[in-house]
Amino acid sequence: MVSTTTAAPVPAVPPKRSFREKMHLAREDAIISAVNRLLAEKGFESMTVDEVAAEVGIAKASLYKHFPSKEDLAAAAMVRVMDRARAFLDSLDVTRAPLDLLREVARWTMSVQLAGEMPSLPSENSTLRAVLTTNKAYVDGLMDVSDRLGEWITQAQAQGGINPALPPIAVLYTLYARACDPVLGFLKGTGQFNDEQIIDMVLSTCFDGLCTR
Amino acid sequence: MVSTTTAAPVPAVPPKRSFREKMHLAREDAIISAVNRLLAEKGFESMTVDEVAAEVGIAKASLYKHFPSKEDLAAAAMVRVMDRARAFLDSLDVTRAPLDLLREVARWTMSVQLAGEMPSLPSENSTLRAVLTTNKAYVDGLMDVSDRLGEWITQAQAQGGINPALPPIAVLYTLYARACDPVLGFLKGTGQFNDEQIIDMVLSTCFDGLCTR
DNA sequence: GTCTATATCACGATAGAC
DNA sequence: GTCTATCGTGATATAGAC
Repeated sequence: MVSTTTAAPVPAVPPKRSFREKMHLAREDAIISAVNRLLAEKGFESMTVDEVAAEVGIAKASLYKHFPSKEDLAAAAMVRVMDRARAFLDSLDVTRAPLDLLREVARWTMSVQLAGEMPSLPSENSTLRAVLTTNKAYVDGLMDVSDRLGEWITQAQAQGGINPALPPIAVLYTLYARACDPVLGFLKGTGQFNDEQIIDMVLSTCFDGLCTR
Repeated sequence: MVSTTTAAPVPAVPPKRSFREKMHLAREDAIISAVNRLLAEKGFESMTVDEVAAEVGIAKASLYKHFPSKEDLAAAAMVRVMDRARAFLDSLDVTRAPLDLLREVARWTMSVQLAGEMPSLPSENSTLRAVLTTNKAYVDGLMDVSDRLGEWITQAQAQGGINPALPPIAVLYTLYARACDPVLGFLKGTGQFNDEQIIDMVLSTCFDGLCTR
């Protein structure tokens, strides 16, 4: 019999429950990844729960043990992308000019879309909106991002970088709209430009406009 | 018995067939109007053929005597809006500066969307794209509009009005994208602006950019 | 060409065994 | 929690009488 003193160190907390918890989270993470990808590729209405289950490799009924509805699946994907956005904001050097920060945010948003990782939801679907607006994680994340961008927008307007004649809310929505700008896909479809060129062009039209400077 | 000489003048061509033809076209016109409105309100996937039939006031089976599929209904609505666009282009004073003409086109496009008359289609639906790309009236209309706008774009770039560093195709797509710009609806949803203010703001960001001039 | 009635099917969601 | 099998619903499209 082996002495108990040779046993590997045992954590004070039994690992079994923690392990199952990790597996549970990993499974949900795989689900959200599939949902995110399918939402980016086909949109909410065209995405089917069967496709999600097939991509994850589990049965559809198992999906519903994790998320109670298709709307909640989409909401989870939106929470994740919102978390990604907040992490990106955290990574920025806030000593830079607010206008540069906003430009980087737009660039990041468009790169996520071009990478096929930006979920796209219809803005008119009522049941989806109901789930989203009652999802605290999503609403909190959206407000956090909006507050931080709003701060930079007003600072950039005060410094003369952003047109002060524009209401800040209009600037904010214009930046948000880059996440679903169809121009990116159109330009990609021509096959004439690579992703970096596309982003640079749309960044140019977004911040400098179509007219000659 | 009344003399035949007192009869009302009779057209050389019997009107009966022409009348039925007019009724037929009027009915199809009503169908397309309903489709156009519903496409603008709910989008292609959420619009149901039952709704279209109900709004027109006819049975669903009658709809399918006029249009063979839901996709063809949407295509007909796209053809009509394309015809409206071409009529608007015809109405413009072509002696004006090309940049002004392009601005007017963007303004018209956004006003149509704000009026709830701009049908919105998904760009990824394959069956819909198949019907659209085989619809000669639609393809011809789209090419005609693109050609005319493309001419003005290159002229405006030659004259220094539009940034010559931008590929004309990027400028064209940026203008097209105003037809489905979600910023219009977002700003309208705030309740803080009227339609004219919204259009002016988005026109400003589109042509002059977010940055201060 | 218009109608009523129905075929057909895809999809979201659930039941129940393990 | 995962599975197989199924339900219920709503949608496109069609049959067939008039």
